[in-house]
Amino acid sequence: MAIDKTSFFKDVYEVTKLIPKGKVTSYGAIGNYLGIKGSARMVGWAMNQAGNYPDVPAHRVVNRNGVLSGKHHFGGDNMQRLLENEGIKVVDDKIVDFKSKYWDPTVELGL
DNA sequence: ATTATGACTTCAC
DNA sequence: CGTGAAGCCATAA
Repeated sequence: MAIDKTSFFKDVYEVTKLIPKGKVTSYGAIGNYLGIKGSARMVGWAMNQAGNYPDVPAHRVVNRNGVLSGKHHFGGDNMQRLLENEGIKVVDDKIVDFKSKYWDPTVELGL
């Protein structure tokens, strides 16, 4: 799969890379920022291909509940370890104080 | 071209 | 408040 052609994916990666350390965001938030609101699945698909982008911290992207929905896809519990490494506490596959660590691109980037 | 699946989200009961 | 089903866009077969 050639990647450079997927423009919308590229946007997802750019936003994901812009996520500050120790912060997290949700698929819907990125989707909303990109304008694909209602199709957070596509953001998830983008993350799936994120494996081709080592610079994309997919571990900072979780579902709306702050749950590491894709930790299994990420490569086991490696995702949780990365989050803890950034100062984010993860319990029961859920981010602790997710609301406080939430990073909304539509707000932080200034829609 | 059609059907099925997916790292999600939201409405409805 | 918890569980269930539908909606959404894109990729794969």
